[in-house]
Amino acid sequence: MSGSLHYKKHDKNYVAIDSIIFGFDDGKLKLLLIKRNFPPCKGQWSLMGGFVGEKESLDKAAYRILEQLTGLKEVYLEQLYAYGDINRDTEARVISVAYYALIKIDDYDSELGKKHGASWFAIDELPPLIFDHKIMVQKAMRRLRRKTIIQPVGFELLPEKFTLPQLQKLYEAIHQKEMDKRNFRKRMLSIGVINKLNEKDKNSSKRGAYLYEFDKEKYDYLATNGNLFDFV
Amino acid sequence: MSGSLHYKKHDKNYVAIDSIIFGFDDGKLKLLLIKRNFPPCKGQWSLMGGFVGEKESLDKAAYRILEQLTGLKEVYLEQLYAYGDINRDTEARVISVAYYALIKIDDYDSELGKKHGASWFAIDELPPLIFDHKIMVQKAMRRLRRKTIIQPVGFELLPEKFTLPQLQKLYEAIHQKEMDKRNFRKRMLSIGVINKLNEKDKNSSKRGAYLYEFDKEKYDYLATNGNLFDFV
DNA sequence: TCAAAAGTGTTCAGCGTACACCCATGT
DNA sequence: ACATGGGTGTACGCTGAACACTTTTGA
Repeated sequence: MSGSLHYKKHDKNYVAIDSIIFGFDDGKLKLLLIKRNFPPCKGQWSLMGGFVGEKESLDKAAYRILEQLTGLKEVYLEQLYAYGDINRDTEARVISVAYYALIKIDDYDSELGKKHGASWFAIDELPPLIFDHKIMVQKAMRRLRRKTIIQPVGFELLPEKFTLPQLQKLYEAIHQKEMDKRNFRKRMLSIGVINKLNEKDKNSSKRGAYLYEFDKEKYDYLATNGNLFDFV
Repeated sequence: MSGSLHYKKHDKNYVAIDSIIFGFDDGKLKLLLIKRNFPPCKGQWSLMGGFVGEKESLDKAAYRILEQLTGLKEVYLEQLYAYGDINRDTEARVISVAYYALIKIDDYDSELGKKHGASWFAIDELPPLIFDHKIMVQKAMRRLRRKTIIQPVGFELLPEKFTLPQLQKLYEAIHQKEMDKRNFRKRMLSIGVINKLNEKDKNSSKRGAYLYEFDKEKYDYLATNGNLFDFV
């Protein structure tokens, strides 16, 4: 197993996972970071990470690490990129496979987070990060932007029920630009994967805004049978 | 080094590179495959691959492996995805980072290729491949398709001088559908990154087709200063 | 009554798509 | 002269972008 017959002469390397964990709260796109409590760079801010075991797939490891920090299992998680520069980790040669996760910030287990020294940071107010983590974050942002153009992943970041102004704020945060209210609504509604509910959310206005929910069935139908996103 | 002070307790893994090498010839999109001459799966068709050394970055390893097989150094090479299922390799636990390369098939060193038992296969006539290599190829195809929509990487697959009918055949091969000649030319010329030359290529018709060349300066200018591809 | 956010339509320009004929040349 | 591939222009529909006013309601 560990010593393979034919591969024996080749090197082995440490392989780690680093997770860019996105959340959306208070109208802002945020990242969950931890204060490292082990060397090297102890005490500095870092992405949540961990090593890949010999009997663990990359995806499994990514889910494990995410769950350790957030308590969440069923979240959107996607591989981003493998970082393999020789000196990217100051301690040893570590190849890191970065993943990014989209979580509903309300579901997040803040007790677990505290235990790991985790905090949420607005995406445009990040502290300095160790190693190449900033580069990972930048790539994750680009990926998320592209992704939201062609697939409605944004819903992963909102509660089950959300308002259109909320959704718009999310998109504005992701794309870092303001959008026209009318065009935004038209576009979102025309896609046909959100349903209007008969409830209003009055948290952010006196008048209240209608709540909507994501319709996974309609989405799946369109995604497979569909003229939708046919170039992905 | 190898035994890190703080990471010692963690597992190490074999890390390999597998390369999907695209070429374009005879109006067809092709892949360069090798017949494995070592176990496991000796004698079966496979992507070109190799192990990542302890003192070698992922990109370096990818370039090294590509050069071993093709003799080419300056080619378009991009990381595709990291494959980490526990049993993807039948011999041992190997994490593979897949890269895809676009090469000008004329530049390819066929002697080197022969030495490795390499052959070109049309993309729609591939033999069975070992491990998860077929999945890698499929992902590479999707990536290439998406890429050519938003960036003119197609030129990497053609000789320095090429004709518009050639370019169109390439795009048709990549997207696996026929395109309208007039629309295709209009689109390509309107982008403004190819220059018409005063030469004709008479290889494929009596009348001859004008040769064009890719204009890297114009492309770089548009890519940076540009309203071009602003969502990438 | 007023401040603050929610909600609603129309117009225009640009882009992708459909579509058919003439041109140049070697055999 | 003819067969073969190269080259050209127009019309239409869709989509994204710009743009301003009314509605509701709690304080």
